[in-house]
Amino acid sequence: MANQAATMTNQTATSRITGDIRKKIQNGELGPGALLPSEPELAREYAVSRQTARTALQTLEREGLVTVRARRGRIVRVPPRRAVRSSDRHQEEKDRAMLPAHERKEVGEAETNFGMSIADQQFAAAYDVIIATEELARALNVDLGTALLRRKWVSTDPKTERLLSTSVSYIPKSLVDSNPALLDQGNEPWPGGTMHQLFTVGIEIMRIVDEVTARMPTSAEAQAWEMPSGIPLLICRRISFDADGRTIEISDAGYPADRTQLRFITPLKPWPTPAERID
Amino acid sequence: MANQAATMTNQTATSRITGDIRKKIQNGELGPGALLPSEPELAREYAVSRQTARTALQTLEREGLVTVRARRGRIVRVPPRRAVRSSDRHQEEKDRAMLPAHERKEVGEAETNFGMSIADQQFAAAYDVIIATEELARALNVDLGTALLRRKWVSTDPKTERLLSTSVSYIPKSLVDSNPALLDQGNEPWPGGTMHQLFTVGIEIMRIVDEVTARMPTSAEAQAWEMPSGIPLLICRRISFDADGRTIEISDAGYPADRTQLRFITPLKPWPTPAERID
DNA sequence: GAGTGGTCTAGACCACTGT
DNA sequence: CAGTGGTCTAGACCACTCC
Repeated sequence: MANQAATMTNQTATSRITGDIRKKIQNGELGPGALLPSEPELAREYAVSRQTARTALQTLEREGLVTVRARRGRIVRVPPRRAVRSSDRHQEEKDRAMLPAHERKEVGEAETNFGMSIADQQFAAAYDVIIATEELARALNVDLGTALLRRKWVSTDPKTERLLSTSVSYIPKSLVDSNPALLDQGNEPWPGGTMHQLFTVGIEIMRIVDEVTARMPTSAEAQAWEMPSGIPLLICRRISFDADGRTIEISDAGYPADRTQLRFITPLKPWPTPAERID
Repeated sequence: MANQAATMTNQTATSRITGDIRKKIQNGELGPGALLPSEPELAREYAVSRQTARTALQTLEREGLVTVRARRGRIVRVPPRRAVRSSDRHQEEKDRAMLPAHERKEVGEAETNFGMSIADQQFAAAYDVIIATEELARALNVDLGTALLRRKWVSTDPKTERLLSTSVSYIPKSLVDSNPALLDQGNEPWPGGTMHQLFTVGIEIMRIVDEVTARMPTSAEAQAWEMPSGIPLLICRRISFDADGRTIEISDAGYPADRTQLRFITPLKPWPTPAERID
């Protein structure tokens, strides 16, 4: 029997199949949404076992090129639009905190959460108080075991019922203790957001640092997010500092990378004019 | 014969195996670097076929928890340190462009490329001129078919011989035509970087926008980067604007997410003092 | 009911690693 | 050399979708 390995080319059967299909996707012969050959079909076409054809198709799934619709077939992935989450919102949220209450409410309903309209989201919040772990203590620059207010948010797209974002925020409890209203998750959504909450306890955020990386979701996360395989999770930690450089809050969020684009804007100081220059 | 599917639990054999191992990794029973059971070993232990054990292990690879060392076994992944690439460098690079030539050179050798020391990198550059595709024309706000200077860089860690970053930059050729030296890749590395190159043709970058997302690498990319499976690629597009809001350059880069952390700093304007406030 | 992917089995040969 | 992962085969039953 013709067993494994190469015949005329140097590649494996699997990589020949993935290569062929990848090419067809890239040159448009298989456009977004196009139905791919089924597993048995591919197996016949390339004279390989179904398992081999399947492996090839799964490779394309892991690359994010192909989506499987269980028991219906595989299609070329239609990349969803990426929602932009811009660092502009940091300043906008801060500005909003100074508006009178009714305006805070209005604006907050139109625009919130790092650039997504609240009309397109359903929020759920849960507060509790925890003890700082080593990692959190280091990140917040507090002692191990310090009491932290932990706030978890989940936002959902009401149309698709899909998760849009989850985030967890940590604030040293001592910073917000003076206003008990801040400890009550029943007050969510707080008009004016976190910046206004902090304002009520005399804290002004002066600098925000966003730390971004990515990783693959666990199977549980992939399921919760309804992420097709082959889509990473963007991992963002936002760290908020006050004027003294004190760490006030850290917030960890995850976003499916196929639906999210992060945007960061860095204004640069002008060059000195020739007269000012020293060289 | 005991065939597929559940026996007493509701899960598949595969998910039972991945679940068990995942738990052991998370609670530290299997620490970083620990050798996992081999495929035949797992198959015996769970009384499944080797293929099933294999599938389970590959699931963990895709989650980035486990690394396979071909023909030697699988180990719990040792997460590499993430190199920080900070948006601070944007301003620093701009400042450097104004230094006298010898200082530009020195500083450029110590610090370059978004926060990595040049001592730890080997660079290769390739320039050519291309015609703007639709996507590039839109991004650069120029007409379709405009001539663009394309510059590709590859940086390599000389110790490990592994890729550190690849990037491609596009500049409308008309903007840099007045200095032919800028069209010659032989002048790389240019002391003072792109900011200084642009300075020689009278262009000052005033704002940089970084757009970040992530995707899985293609198999070719994974091979080139020597990325273990289960590691996404951070995709960054940097867009540089001058004082008139004109798009000067776009630069696309990819970084392996397990070795990279992006950091963006957003200073916030202070709240108006009570006297300045209008409410 | 035909077709699809989801899961699984029980073999096989190979190239390579370690001792 | 025995052991490992890499690849592949030729079956199988299942749950589900689509017509």
